Amino acid sequence: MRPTVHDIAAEAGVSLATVDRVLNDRPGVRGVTRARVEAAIAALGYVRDVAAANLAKSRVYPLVFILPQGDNPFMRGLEAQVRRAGLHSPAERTRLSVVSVPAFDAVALVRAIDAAIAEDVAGIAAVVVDAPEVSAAIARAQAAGIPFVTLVSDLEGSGRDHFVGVDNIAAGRTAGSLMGRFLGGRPGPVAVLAGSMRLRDHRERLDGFLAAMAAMPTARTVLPVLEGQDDPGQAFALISRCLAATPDLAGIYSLGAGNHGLVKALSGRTDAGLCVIAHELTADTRAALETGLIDAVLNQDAGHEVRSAVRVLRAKADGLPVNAAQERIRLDIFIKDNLPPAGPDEE
Amino acid sequence: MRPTVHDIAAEAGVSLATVDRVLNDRPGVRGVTRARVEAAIAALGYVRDVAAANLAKSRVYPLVFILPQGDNPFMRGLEAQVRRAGLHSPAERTRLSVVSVPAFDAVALVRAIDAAIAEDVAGIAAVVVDAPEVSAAIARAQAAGIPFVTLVSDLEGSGRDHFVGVDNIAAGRTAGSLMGRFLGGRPGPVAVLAGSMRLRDHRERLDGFLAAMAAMPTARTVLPVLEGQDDPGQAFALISRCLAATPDLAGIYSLGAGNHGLVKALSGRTDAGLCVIAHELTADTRAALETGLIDAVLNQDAGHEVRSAVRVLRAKADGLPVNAAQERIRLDIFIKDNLPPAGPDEE
DNA sequence: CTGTTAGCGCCTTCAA
DNA sequence: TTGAAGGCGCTAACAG
Repeated sequence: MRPTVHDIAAEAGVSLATVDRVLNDRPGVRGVTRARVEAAIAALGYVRDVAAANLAKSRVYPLVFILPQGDNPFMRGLEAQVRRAGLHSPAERTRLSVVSVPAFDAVALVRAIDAAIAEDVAGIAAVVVDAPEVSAAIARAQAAGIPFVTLVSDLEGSGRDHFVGVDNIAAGRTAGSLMGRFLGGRPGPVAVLAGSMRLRDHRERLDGFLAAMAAMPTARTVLPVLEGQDDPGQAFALISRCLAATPDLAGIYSLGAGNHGLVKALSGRTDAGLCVIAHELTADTRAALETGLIDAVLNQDAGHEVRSAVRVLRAKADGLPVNAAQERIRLDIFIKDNLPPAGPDEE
Repeated sequence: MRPTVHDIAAEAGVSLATVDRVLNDRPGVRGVTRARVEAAIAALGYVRDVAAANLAKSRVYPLVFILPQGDNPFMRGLEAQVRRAGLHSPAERTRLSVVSVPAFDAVALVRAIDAAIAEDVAGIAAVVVDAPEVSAAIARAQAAGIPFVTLVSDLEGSGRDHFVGVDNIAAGRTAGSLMGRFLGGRPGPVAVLAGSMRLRDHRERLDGFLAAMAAMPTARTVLPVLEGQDDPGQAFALISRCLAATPDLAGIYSLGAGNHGLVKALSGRTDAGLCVIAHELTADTRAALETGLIDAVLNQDAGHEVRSAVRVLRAKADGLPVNAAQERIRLDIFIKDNLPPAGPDEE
């Protein structure tokens, strides 16, 4: 049987309350006593039963997810995953809530962060845009003792506690590498469709992609980046125009959330030679993968990200360490053949 | 606050014990009473606090993993993951143990299963070979009320409760599809290195691969399967001979655990045109991916598999349903660029 | 058939 | 600075 607080109390010759004070290092214990208890803990190899501890404190952790609103399917999937995790959350004594803010809007984002701080939540997870006032808001959360994790797109200098998302530079490299191999010797330039260069993740993917393309045995032109603001209409227009203007186009890398417009622009075509790689598995990209319109999809699993964010925030709130290796989010590569069955929250 | 057993007892006008009996549907409750309690449960929207329940019963679940012994790196990685999971297992009130049996040995496997049944463990997870006596042993476990899950390679007709592993037909298809695209128009036949056609997973991968190759726009010869018994020496010999005999070889699909020999046979070569796809991310395949000797690795995450097996066995032991969607093991595709940092248990 | 009572391992008042 | 006692939500003896 595993040792319990009783065993430690007996071993150290103190009461349960004292053991508890030492375990949660709370004040009010003499140095000597503390040392004695710590010795007992070490001697018996005690490890606290977290479930019992949670039961006893019956504390709940209100966590806030701040996500961009709009019709970005990946973000809607992320929100669905938060809601889904919220159903199971009472078991882990967390209460999840979602706050939606206009996309690309630093001011609104800052307002949402400050509101969460004012509510004194136990942790904040947010998809942030890269702006100095956002970093300042994150610093305020830190100052208030509220753990903060960035989701999907990072903001390194901000002092956030943790980043939950993929390595976007590696994602871009992966896309470039796959595109290069799929194209082989086929000539022609490739186009890149992004949302906005103001998003750190989009910039990073582009950097990785360009690096990988440059490292390919055959040199290939990459056309100037098309920025569609992750808007279906704009993406459709940009891609349509590009296709018309570039008859020998060999490939398209869609690194943002403009896939609805992309697929629409592509769907009229019959040219099987065009290599298309996109990000995020959504209803659009899944269907396009199945019909062969898209060749590969790079994905970050929204469900994993949400669960990881919750675990990290809880750990930070309790002052526990996080296992970085376990919390690393992998970059999935999907082709037609390894597509998982559609989940309920995929849009 | 969430309703508790007390609330239900009050609402239904019965005692805690009766509520407990209904909840765990144990006998000794009159139909009417039961109905009244059930009504209260429904009315209050009660959901049981599993952590508290486990705490109260202080039951532990001894689970046995039966794995093939030998130097198969994937199996050793799997074993390491079981041991690692065993460290955290007291928290989930499980106790994990590993039993090693000679690979490809149905008799030894059956003996191990029967031993576990005799010990009255709470669940068995095993990497099984495809043989009628194995199915019979699984049936005995079932008869003894012991949940049984197959790991990595399935045995569908056996009545096992669950399969933890990837869809191996889809894995083969994925390999074929990638190989076809990577090769493009490059001519030449491809070779297949397997462990043994007696392993269901190897047969399934081969089937999928052949189907995908057949569906490619350009027809390509697939040489007769090389069976290396997952032995480094045999694999080395088979691949060396094949390379020598087939100067125009375009690709190799290694669908078993012969990668050490494969890499060794490949390492002398300088022909960059050969496309190599292998299974399972190990020290060998990781290094070969990094140096470019291997182009892609298909992987099933051993850590996920172990954790899934534990969850499923626990659920079955408690008579709870399993969420099939959550327990689905994904097929990972790794290329040089999306390789995750090496974990401690990878061999 | 049903209820009472005493824990599971831990935390938290409240006294001393 | 320390300890005693009660309770978190659930289960399991043992009575009735």
